[in-house]
Amino acid sequence: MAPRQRATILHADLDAFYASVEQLLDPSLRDAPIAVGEGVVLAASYEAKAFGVGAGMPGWRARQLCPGLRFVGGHFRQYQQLGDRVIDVCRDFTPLVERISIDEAFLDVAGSTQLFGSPAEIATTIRRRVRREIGLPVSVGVARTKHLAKIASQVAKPDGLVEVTPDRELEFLRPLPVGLMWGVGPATRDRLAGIGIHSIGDLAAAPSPLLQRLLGEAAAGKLGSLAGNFDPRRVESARRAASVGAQAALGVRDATPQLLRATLGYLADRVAARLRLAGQVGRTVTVRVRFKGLRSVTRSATLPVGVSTTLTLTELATELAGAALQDQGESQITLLAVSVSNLMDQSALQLELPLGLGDDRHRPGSARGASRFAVDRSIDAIRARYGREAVGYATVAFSGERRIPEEFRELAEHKEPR
DNA sequence: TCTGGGGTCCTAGGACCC
DNA sequence: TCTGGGGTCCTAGGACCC
Repeated sequence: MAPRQRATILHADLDAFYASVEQLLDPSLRDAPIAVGEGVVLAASYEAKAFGVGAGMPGWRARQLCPGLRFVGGHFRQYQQLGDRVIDVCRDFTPLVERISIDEAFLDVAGSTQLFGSPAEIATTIRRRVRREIGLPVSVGVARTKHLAKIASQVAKPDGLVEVTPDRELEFLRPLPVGLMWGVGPATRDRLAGIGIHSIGDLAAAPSPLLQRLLGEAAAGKLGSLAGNFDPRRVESARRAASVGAQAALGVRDATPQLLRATLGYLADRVAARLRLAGQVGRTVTVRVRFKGLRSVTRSATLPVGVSTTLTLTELATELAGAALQDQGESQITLLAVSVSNLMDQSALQLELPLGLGDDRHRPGSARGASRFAVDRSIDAIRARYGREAVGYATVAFSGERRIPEEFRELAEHKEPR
């Protein structure tokens, strides 16, 4: 495939998004070190980042690093709305907008330059409009591929624009730390550092058999291609999810049958409702159990037909959790997760299955499966009118204290505007 | 006083089929 | 007289991303 010759891919990335929104909503927070979140930092302002505070950090650690840090509440609805508005601005310049999270998107402006000027000019206009019309800082990278544009936007932060023209690609990349590359996280970075590879230039110079041994075939291939010939992944405006899941951190709790049933019921309810909303079912159910020390185990099962009813998913998840807990020698757990994959469109004839694992009851179209599905549809309809708290299975009421508001879960569920 | 919730992709081994 | 190779699906774990 011939490489793209022009740098027409933009990566637009809102700076410290949640924190910037909070500073926009409350001017007294501007220029102040703030963190969004409570037990854990969801986002930190640049003023807080200067102290080393970062997303994912435990709250107590953040306070340690930055004594003046202010924790502020999450205006989750506003995050969604403002994020949507920024994407709308992007869509004014091209229909080829691939939103990859609430606060960032790729654009392909190859077909827009007649109308709106060069890619860099388009990037400048987008940045200006987002600042003026919405009030938020956004950084933009411009390059020939998505991967490069993304690196460029990271280099552009905060509140900047970086264009990498095709003739300057290698020169641009060489001095940058390997950690800026997609797919290089802490583990890979440490492994590379262990053999003296720190910059992308170091990586490009390393013999590929060495990288393959160290990182595996796929990772080595991907990283190698970045430094040499580029993989021009298309900007895709819509992609379907491959799995749907939910999790709940519990603190340290005894894994009692009551806790398992209540928590898994709550999680299964969230997951199954989203599947039904999307008109999908999934054949593979996975449960994850986490213990103290962040160690976790998973158990999964693949069924002959897909699931999307709350009760069936709850039963399966409970069985799988039991299997995961067996032989672990742990009575205390810190997190439960339920996920459904192997998704497919629901066809009316493929109603599931009241079942247990390993028994022979998973026949499509069974009467119990159909009635469960009907019950769920009624619940869905009531919730659509009166809100999700209006009705639910009695055992599904989540017993744990909810440390994370519903709104945050909903925010994380979808990236498309609603 | 060990950390949230939503995802994707890769690897390795085993079962099974031809 | 137990032997080759390739493909697909499944499971469990891990790394990574926002």
